Amino acid sequence: MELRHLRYFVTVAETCHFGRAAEQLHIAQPALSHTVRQLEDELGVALLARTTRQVRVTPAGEFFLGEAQRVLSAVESGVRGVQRIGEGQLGLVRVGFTGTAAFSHLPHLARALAQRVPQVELEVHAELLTAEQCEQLRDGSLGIGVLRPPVTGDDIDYRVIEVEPLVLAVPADHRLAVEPVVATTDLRAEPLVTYDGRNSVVHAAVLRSCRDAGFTPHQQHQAPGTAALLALVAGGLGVGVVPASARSLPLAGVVFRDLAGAATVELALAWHRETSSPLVNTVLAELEDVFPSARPPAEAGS
Amino acid sequence: MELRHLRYFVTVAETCHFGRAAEQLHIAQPALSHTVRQLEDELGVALLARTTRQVRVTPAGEFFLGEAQRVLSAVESGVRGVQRIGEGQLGLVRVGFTGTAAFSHLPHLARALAQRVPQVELEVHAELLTAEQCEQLRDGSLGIGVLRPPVTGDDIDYRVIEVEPLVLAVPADHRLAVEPVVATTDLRAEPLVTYDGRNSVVHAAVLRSCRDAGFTPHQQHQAPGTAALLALVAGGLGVGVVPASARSLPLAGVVFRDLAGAATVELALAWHRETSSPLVNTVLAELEDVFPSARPPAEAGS
DNA sequence: ATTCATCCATTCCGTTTATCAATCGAGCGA
DNA sequence: TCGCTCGATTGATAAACGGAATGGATGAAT
Repeated sequence: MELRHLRYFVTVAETCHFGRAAEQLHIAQPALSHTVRQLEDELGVALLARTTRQVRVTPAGEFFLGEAQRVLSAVESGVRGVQRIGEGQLGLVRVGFTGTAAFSHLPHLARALAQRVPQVELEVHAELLTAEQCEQLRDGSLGIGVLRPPVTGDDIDYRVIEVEPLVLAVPADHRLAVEPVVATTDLRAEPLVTYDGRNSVVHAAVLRSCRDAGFTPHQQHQAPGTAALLALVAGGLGVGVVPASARSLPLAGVVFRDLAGAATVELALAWHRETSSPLVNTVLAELEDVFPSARPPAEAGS
Repeated sequence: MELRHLRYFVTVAETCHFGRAAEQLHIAQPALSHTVRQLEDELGVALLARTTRQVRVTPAGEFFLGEAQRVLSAVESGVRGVQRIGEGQLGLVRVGFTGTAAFSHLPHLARALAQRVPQVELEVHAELLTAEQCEQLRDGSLGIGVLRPPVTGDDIDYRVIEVEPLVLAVPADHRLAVEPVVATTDLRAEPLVTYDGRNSVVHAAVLRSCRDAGFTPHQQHQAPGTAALLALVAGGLGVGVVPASARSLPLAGVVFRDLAGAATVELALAWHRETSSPLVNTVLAELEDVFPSARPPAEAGS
């Protein structure tokens, strides 16, 4: 049995007329008669009761008509679906986020995509370091990464969407909390809450800032992420240096201050260079509008 | 696109191996490659990512695999369904019942069929006179009739399943209610509640019984059916002569008494002689056991 | 590094079969 | 009774499906 049999039978059953059905199907009537007969032979059931004058649909035919129509429309919708996937209009894309980016950028990103490509589902993976995201972009478990350059390896393409300065997070009752602007050198004597990640780009930028300011920070406490880091700051265990986007994470007892002379960190969209997924390409194309490229980073220190 | 394309693709996608899939399908590998390629060309979407060493299923292919599997199993279940209909194991059969038979015989009939052919649905049409049922058996709006012979026309076959005497229904406070047995002649002076149907076989039997007993009944009130007739009897408007099966309709204020010398009426299963419906045939075959043929009626009076 | 084995794609050819044109035969209506 | 309509039948044609042989690429093994 082939779909042809179903298509032919459905047309005949709907018109109750071999001649007109053949016309609709753009085939000759004998071919239609033959094919429908073939279907009935294979099923072993009479679907149509033919007299030489008219055609009726048997109860079995009535049932099979419904089934065949369902099958045909399932095929049709399946074809449409797979074509939409082929065009990248439908499907699931896994997006990885570094540290605070999930809080600062995910809302805008999700809302924009929901509006532009509503049939695209997002699966968010948060708190992923750059290296982890690169690896997952390579093995396909991520389609798009929101990470902090630089990336390792040349098979990952990326586009910087934001250059953000590091800012200071201090307990609300801290002496620096009332200063309008704080200089990096002011942190020389402060106990610093830092990230515990060895591969954290932000962590490296923090250390570089201190080194540029001429001191090595006291890293008394370490946190596995920005949220935890801010919690430790709120607890008065020290001050923190975090990307400006951490301001999206207001936490009682923590205030942010601009940090003069601090390094900047970049945020970028990243993807595998040979992305075979049209879905990822579509989403990336949409995100060109949503997150325009930021100016190439002003290299502060090498 | 044909089911063949779906079958081939599903097998390849499930095995991720053209060679083994071809083996499973009992075709050569080149034919399989060609057909799957043809499917992809028609869809305009790559379903499989082939290297010369291995085959992977693309996300689009993953989706289409599911759709194709659903389509194929829908076809399979459709085929099974239509074949069961062809065998008369599945479907809807419309059964007509005369007067009280719905109450007296339908419970047993429905329960027996639910057990023997559970996939057969019944649609009950009650309170149909013999002539109406014959007509509807002819035009197909009934598959089986439970009626009272004789039937009109020779294209209706029937089988008597019960021969029941007429019995007397009287108000509980009626003088005859206490008699153990009543003779038809005792009704000579009684106002009789009768059926209003001109074509009612029971009505004719009642009149014949009276005539045989030598009197013409006073038909003061008429009811459109046995239930209504008994209600009138309960109201004290007269006595009624009804088939014994009316005893299945206990009604407060009405008692039944055997009626010596009364005629009998038959109850029969009836069907159209050239029933093309295997369902009706199956049900009739099952009903052979459930309702064995009654002895041919002992002709009381001509 | 070279060879071997594996696996999918390509080519070519034969057979199946789907289709068409012409025709037939059965009913129904005039 | 004649003619019309409609589905079935017949015979021919072309498209297709499928098979055997082959090619080409890649990974594994020696």
